[in-house]
Amino acid sequence: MSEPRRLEVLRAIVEDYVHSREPVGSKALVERHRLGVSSATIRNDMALLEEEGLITAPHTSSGRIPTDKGYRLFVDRIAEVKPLSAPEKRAIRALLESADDLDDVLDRTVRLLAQLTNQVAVVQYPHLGAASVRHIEFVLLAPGRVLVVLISTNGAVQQRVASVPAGTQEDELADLRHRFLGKVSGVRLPSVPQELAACTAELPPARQALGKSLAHSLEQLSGANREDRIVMAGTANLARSTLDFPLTIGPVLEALEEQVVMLRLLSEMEQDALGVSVRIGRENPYGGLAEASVIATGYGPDALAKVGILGPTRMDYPTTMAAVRAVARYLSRILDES
Amino acid sequence: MSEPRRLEVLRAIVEDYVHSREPVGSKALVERHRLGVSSATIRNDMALLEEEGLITAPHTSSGRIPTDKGYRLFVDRIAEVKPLSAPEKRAIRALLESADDLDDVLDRTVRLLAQLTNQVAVVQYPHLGAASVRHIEFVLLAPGRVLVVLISTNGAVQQRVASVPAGTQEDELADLRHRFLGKVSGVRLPSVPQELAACTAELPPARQALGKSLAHSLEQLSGANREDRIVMAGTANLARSTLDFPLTIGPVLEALEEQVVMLRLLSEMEQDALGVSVRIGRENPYGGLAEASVIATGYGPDALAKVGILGPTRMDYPTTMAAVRAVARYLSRILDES
DNA sequence: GTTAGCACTCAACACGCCTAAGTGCCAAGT
DNA sequence: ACTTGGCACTTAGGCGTGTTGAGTGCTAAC
Repeated sequence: MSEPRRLEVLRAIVEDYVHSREPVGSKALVERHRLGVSSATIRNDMALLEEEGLITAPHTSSGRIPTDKGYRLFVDRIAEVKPLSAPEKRAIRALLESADDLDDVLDRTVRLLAQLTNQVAVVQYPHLGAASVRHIEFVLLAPGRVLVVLISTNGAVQQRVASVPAGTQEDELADLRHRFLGKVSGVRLPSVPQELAACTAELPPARQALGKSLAHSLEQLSGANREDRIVMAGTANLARSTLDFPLTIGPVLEALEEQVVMLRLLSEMEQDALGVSVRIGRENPYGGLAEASVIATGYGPDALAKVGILGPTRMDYPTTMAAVRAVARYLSRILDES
Repeated sequence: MSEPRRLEVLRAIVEDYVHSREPVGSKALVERHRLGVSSATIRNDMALLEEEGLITAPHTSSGRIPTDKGYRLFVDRIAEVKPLSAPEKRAIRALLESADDLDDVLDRTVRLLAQLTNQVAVVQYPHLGAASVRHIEFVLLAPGRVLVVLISTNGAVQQRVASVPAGTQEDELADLRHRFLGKVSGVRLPSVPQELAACTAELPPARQALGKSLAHSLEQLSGANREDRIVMAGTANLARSTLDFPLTIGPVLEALEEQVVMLRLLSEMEQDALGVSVRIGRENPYGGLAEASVIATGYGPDALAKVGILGPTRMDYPTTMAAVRAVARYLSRILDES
């Protein structure tokens, strides 16, 4: 009952099962992998592994499949990361470098990752905490309605419509814009509210109402930032793995659509040493994802925003993890450059 | 073989089948609907309907189900639009009126429509042809990289990054912005390229390269407009109707993700007298949607942008059509107001 | 600690049978 | 000229039965 061989058996089970979707038995195992022992020995090992809760048998006399715990051990201790192929790397670079817009970059990223992994890919908008104010703009849309635009150093443009006193004139807006911009230009986004508070306090009484409304909008834009949005692609890949989800893929689709769920999930994932974080099956806080795994990692400044994929627990972890890591790396590089 | 009764039979078949998902037979029909005749007579009628290709029998001796052609006739000649319930109407109004941003409005709209119809809802960004230029802005992000922002009268903000000569300074940008804005302020978006062409021609030679690059970006923003984007919600609803899609929902998800496909589809749909346009099953140009129906209608200025839903051919057309129409109507109203 | 052998279990498949629902058609009725 | 009751016919689907094959656990020998 040597420890190393037991792990080797677990690895073989995981790999075969991921490959074939069928419970794998002792005999098939010794045939496909050259472990130097007979099927009976493997059977003993498998009994042990089952006792430890790493594998399980769907019914009395059938092969074993890995449990969540088994996958976890596999990911943590056994799997070695497979590097991407050279063509894949080239494809990543080519695709991402030809993008200009932030939206464009993220859009290409998810599509690429979805195609690379054959899973659903998600990417969170990059964290703007490190960015600062480049520009603000007030545009009078209609009496009492002003479009507030905030442009930050990383190229993100955010807008919001504010309600203001009905009689507001263009020149009032220009004046306020000048005042505000003087205060917050170059200021880090998280610090914007304080600066604005100081500024509005100094305003002449006639401008107070207008100023407060506009400042409020700016605070909203700078605070509750775009980082709370995600982009996704590859939902069609779920359909192919429909057999891996017990009843339907409904709950999974629901989770994906509820951005709040995905955002919490992503933010909870801390990356470990390898730089990629994995949530397997029921490790997952959300019930609808009990049969799903999420692989994600941070990217961009301080790696605060996340990019990753979601798929069935039965997935090729090493390859997928490599793809996620590679894409995140390129993505960070692109964002640094611009 | 009275014509009106045959249509009545078709209606009954469609309604029962939509309700039960099971082929409906002659006997069940006379029991559930009080047609004044016996099952034998119905059988004769059904034989006729089958000859006309309006219904079909899955196997030799089983009830009939409507064909695409049958649904078509049902929609065109038989169905009467069911008005929405008062609570539903109230919900629509409440939800949409509390939105401010254009993005926000569209987002709420699709979610609402998806929930109302239990199908996948899609909405196309409103056509900006009628809008005109409110403002433009150039922001120097990094040496050689300028963020070009175009704000139009309907509150849409669009941005793009342009590559410019490396040595470009802030004051050059300010100068060009002033020149451009003078020319295009208030101009309809489609006319922007001509105005800009005239303007760049007059530039001093030293500004030509920079001017052309910026003008090009502005043209892109004004021309290939946001109308070529769609927002969607309710994909999880597809999972529930998984039984209505023959093999998998894969092709449908693919179509939904390929915005190009959906955009072409929507743009090809002309609304008929009722104000709602319907594509049933194979009427649909895209193969992956052979078992799906699309219900859409225009909204906004000139009803050029589309809002609608996608679901299995076996759906409750009257109710769904009513929901689409109602939502489009409210949506138009909201956009008019802002 | 490993292995061969053996009895045992159980899903999956195939077969045959039966029933219920439904059809088409015909001859009689209005 | 329709409508109707009756009847023979078709077929999917449910149900029990038997068979097969992959796989297990255990024991005794190596």
